[in-house]
Amino acid sequence: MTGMEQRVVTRSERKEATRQAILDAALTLSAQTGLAGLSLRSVAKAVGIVPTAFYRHFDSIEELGVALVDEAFASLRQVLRDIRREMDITRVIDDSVTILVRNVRERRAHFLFIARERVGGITAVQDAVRHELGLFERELAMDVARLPGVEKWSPEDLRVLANLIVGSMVSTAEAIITAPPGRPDLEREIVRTAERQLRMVVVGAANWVSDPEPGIDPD
Amino acid sequence: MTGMEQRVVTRSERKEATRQAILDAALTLSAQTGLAGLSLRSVAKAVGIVPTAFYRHFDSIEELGVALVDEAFASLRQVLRDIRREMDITRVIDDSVTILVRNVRERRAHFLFIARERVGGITAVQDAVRHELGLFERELAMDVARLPGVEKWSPEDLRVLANLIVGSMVSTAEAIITAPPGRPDLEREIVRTAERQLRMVVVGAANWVSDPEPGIDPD
DNA sequence: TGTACATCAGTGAACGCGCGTTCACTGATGTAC
DNA sequence: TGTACATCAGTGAACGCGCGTTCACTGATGTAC
Repeated sequence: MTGMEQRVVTRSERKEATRQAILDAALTLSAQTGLAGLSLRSVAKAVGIVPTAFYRHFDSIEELGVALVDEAFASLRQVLRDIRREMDITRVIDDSVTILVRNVRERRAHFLFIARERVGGITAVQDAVRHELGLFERELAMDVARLPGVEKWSPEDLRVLANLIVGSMVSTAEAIITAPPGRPDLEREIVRTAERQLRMVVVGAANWVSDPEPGIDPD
Repeated sequence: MTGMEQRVVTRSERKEATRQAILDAALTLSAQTGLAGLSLRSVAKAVGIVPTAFYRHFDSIEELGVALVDEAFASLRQVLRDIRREMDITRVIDDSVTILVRNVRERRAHFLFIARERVGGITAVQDAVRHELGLFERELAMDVARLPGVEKWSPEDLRVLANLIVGSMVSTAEAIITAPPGRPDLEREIVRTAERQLRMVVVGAANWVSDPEPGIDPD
């Protein structure tokens, strides 16, 4: 043990590193063109390999896209983990929005990728995004079920609420991604809007179930 | 007047017809690939003109895309007009959702185009969609302002509410567009969810302003 | 530990294809007189 | 109404380019003995 031993880099480690470099380059390049506009050759060029070497790692851009979906949703799940950890019931909404915004900033490329490919071109990738968003929604529903006034809701109502919250999160994330950089005022406005919306949704939903507004038919 | 006169078709009428044929073909073809994946040559082929004739009508696919945004938003505005006409205050929500769903079915291609290009590739087109959605949101805010319990809201709250409703409409439209055809059960489920969500939003928002849920800090 | 062979990530040439764009053109429609 | 000229939507050949994919290859790394 001299602290100077040669680190042995195995062939499979090199391969994995190249694979990751391909994923990184694809994520960066697709921010400009979308995944559908991404060419195998441009990815290879960005990575510094010859185009044909791409096939050692993925069969097609489509398969690469599905792998990117997995990677991007790891980022999205981080949001839920962060929210759970800091959970303080009197500040759920503000804290949740803050955490969402921070994650979007830090992993902007992943969020942009999900937002785009959710409705974008390649079917297999779109399906993968929808599938993951569905899982994410169910996970969120379980968390929301613990909020006060929501514990006894029907699974159906919980699902609807979670769907609404995810939708609101998606559009908040889209707003942040879209906002021109270096405009903290715009971003603060987006945060304010998101907080109000979540409050309308959560508080409002609770009131609707237990005490519907007269004049608007609840059924 | 014999009823048999030759209809004189002017040169400019023919040109306009070709232009419309290009728009139609582009809308249809972009349903598969997105606007970014649309080639000038494939559009020309579908219309039955030579590729270079395209330039008599548009400078680029991008310019064609912006024209399609205009056309698509005419469809979206039809939703608001329909809702206004049938406005019955005890059924606003159910009626609105029904009208939205009917319009999405009838003008599926336009709604798909908006949903895609809103987050999709070409910047100029994306900007055009956002701009139109902003106008649409303000229009909706004015309508919503007439609902009972909402008349005296601040403009700020109205904006936030309209934003939330538009977001919910967009995701409902996306859900319908995405749902496999020939599954009325799935579509009914989407409609139910949309109705519940709108109810949570509208009723809940009203309660939040006037009578916030204790335990969840309103400010 | 040394040798002989297998594996396999990356190479480089070559292919046919669809792309956007240029250019000079054609001939029907429109207009001035 | 007839004639002479202008306009202009659509034509067709040609271009250079980047694309995905094939194929036989190289040489460093891994493995069996």
